[in-house]
Amino acid sequence: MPVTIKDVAALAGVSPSTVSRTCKDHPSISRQTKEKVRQAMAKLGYEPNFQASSLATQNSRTIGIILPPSEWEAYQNAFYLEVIRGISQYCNQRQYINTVITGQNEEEILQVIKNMVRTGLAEGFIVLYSREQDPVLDYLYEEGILYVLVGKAYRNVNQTIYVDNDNVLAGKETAEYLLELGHERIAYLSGDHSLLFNNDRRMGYMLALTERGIGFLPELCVEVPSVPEKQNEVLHALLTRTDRPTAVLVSDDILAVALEKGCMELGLSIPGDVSIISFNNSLLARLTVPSLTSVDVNSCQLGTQAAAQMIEHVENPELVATKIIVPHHLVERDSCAVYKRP
Amino acid sequence: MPVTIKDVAALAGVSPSTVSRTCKDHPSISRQTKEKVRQAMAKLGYEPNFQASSLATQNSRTIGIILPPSEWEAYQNAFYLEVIRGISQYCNQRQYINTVITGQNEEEILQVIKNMVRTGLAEGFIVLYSREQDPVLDYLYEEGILYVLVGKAYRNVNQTIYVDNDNVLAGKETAEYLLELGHERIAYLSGDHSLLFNNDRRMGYMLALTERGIGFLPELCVEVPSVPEKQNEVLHALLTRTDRPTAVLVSDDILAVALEKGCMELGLSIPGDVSIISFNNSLLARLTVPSLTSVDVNSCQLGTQAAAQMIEHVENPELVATKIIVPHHLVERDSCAVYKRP
DNA sequence: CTGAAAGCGCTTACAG
DNA sequence: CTGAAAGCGCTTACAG
Repeated sequence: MPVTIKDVAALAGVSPSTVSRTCKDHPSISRQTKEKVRQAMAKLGYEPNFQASSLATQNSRTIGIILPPSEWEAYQNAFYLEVIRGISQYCNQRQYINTVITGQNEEEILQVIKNMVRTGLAEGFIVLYSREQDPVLDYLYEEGILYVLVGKAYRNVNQTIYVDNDNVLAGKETAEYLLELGHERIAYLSGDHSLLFNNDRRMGYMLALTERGIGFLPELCVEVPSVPEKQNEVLHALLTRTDRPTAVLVSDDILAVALEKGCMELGLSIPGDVSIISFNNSLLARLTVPSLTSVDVNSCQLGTQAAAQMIEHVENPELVATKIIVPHHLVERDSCAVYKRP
Repeated sequence: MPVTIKDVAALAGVSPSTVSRTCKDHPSISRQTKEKVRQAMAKLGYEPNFQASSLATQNSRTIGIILPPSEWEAYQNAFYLEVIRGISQYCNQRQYINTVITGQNEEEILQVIKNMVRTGLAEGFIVLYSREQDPVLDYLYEEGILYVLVGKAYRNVNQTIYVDNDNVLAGKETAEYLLELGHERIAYLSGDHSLLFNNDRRMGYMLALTERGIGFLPELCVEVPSVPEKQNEVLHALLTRTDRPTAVLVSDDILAVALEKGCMELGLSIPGDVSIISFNNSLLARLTVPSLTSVDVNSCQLGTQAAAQMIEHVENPELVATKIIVPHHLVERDSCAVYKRP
């Protein structure tokens, strides 16, 4: 679209400088001049060229979104889609560009990041996952590159900006919810514990039990690192214990579906025999029968906030690292019931 | 990173023009000079500035990815995430930028698009959904903006570039698969039929039945426009017919889960009483028990191809609209069985 | 085969 | 309050 600042200047009878200043509502331009310029802009449908202004201001207005390496299965979780949606929503309205970065493994991702940094493309990166050790985060930190973590920081906590739920609290609340219903043998089922949210939710769960004076049993804390292909042994073992848990807290809806199925196979009814409560409140939670009581973590808002923090820090580099906690809320459905003595 | 073309030129003892040409491996530069320049580039870790080269070449190297309006539920489908991954993978390696565009409804999306076009930001758009009538597509077409459709074109078929599966064929093959197993009362379950893939898969299904001389029964073609909150009446009605279908072809794994659950409720076993075959081969297909036989549509490759087409057309505007068909393949699992006379 | 120069479309100190 | 000018870092006809 070839209408430039010069065209507007010519039509309004002012200099390009004045047009530029009017665009940013610079205080030194008189009201009348601004009015004149704005009319010209409207008439021509002028919009400043993105590349040119990026170059002049040395701000690319572009932020990278780093997905987990695609070799992780966790990757295929609509949670990330929601976060991306949140990010892009905010970016769209603030006229920032967001670009998704993927790779088979960390090595590939790092390659792309390095390139973007050197070409001056990205002002910063939003990392959509967090775990204890991560070469990508280490690199960003060491190079002093601006980044925002969706999830909790593990290293360099005070120097990293992150946006997260209070997963410890959420884990605690869900466990308490089950306790309120009279359950005592409550299990915890999660994916890879090196992903911090899995760990945090477990901590909350442990806290709740401990506060109630209920011993925490490691055997009831089960980890399923990857999605079970067939019948999962760990799950099966858990559900066939003589002191079978009467309720299970699951760290993700996807896993909860696996658990529901495990119960079905064994002829256990939900919530009759086993209550289930899970996380993410995805489409799945509504789909299964019984539908799942699940914690909505506001994935989209995690994204929005991450983008907001990112842009805030791009434009004000002197700002100090902030931590944002996005609220969660429990959505009650049909997978939990009052515990009845057998 | 402030190492510019001038720094390289100085170090190599040539002019900036020569450095620039070396970067693009221009044939007119002598081998020795190129060598000299490349060494200087390597030494300084030089990478051409993205904004500057965009401005000079008038190519922003940025493509917009248009997600379905977030008011659609269909939206929360990991399928889109996979496509995005495919797109960004290709873009990352070709040094293109992709930016996700979202909005509550078409109106909001259009707003963002118009803005990007006027600021000269996006060279083109990849649209991740296709249905019969769509204001976004109409706009892009009418304005002569470059776009690539993931899915099939409905209007302006010959002028639009699209990347799709052969959904008619896929639908036909899945129906044939069920027919081979001896099923005759086969139902088709899908989401909103105005989404073209739902429609195409149904056509394939009808074709297969017709070829076998089996009458197509409209009552067995069921549409569930939105995800069932609780027990779904349509599903229920389908499964409690006196001439209950012995197999169901479902247009998406997510819906298949709903169907599986409907069966459970009614005490119908899968695949004993009802065989199920579905589409997308998402994580879900592996998770449920029985796991789902599902058609893998290569979502990620749909994205890669779409990006490839996009970039091809950005760089060669004279190219004519291409259609790319990405192959699919059936992944057999445990949800289908040979039909046994009752 | 190589370089000087103009240009891409904005921004912003500097001068008035 | 406004403008002329230099600059952001590349690209590419044009000239040699």
